[in-house]
Amino acid sequence: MATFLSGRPTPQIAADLLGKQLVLKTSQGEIRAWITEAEAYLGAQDAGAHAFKNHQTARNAALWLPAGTIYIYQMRTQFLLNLVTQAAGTPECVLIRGIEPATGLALMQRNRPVPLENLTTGPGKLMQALGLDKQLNGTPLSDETLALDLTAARRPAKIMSSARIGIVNKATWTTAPLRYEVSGNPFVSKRRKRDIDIEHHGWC
DNA sequence: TGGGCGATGTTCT
DNA sequence: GAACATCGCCCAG
Repeated sequence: MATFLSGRPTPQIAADLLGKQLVLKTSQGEIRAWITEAEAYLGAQDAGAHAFKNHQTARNAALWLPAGTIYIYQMRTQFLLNLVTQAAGTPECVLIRGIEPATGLALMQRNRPVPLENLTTGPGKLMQALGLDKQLNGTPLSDETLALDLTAARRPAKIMSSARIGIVNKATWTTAPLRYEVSGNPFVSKRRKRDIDIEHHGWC
């Protein structure tokens, strides 16, 4: 798992994460969901990243831990999930912005009682659906808590890249195409209804 | 259907 | 005291 989340550039890791399965063990049961949308954050050089200029604080310290470390921080009332993608000391990560429920759907809807099409279409929403707060911040991916299952992956028919959401006034980093999504999948933030692939959800 | 905006917690200057 | 890697409501068209 840690080998999948390292050994190549973070933007490539972000694209490769699309279709991989997140697995969460809870006291209520297991939740599985495919990753549909992710953004790359490129550490010290990236003006949109928390680790810009290597500025380390109590909040973002997890970014300097090894690949496979979970980085969760709070944005207003929401929690956002990131995975560290490089060796210890290189603070790069991928932000998970969308997931498609696979199993444990009833549990997710109990955690976040909204219609399915609004359940996991954004970084804060998917954390509500998973029932996670920042307890896992700084811990490694683990079969006991949150993990990636690479064998249960699906293959995107087409991957689209675009500018990251919410990065403004950061020169070239504002427009850098570091956001990756499964084209046509309905569980992607800011997806327009007419762009949804009703039949296959954008998978092969 | 999509744009505007207010509520909101935490961190840092 | 400002700045947010957001969400959900409201309203125009």
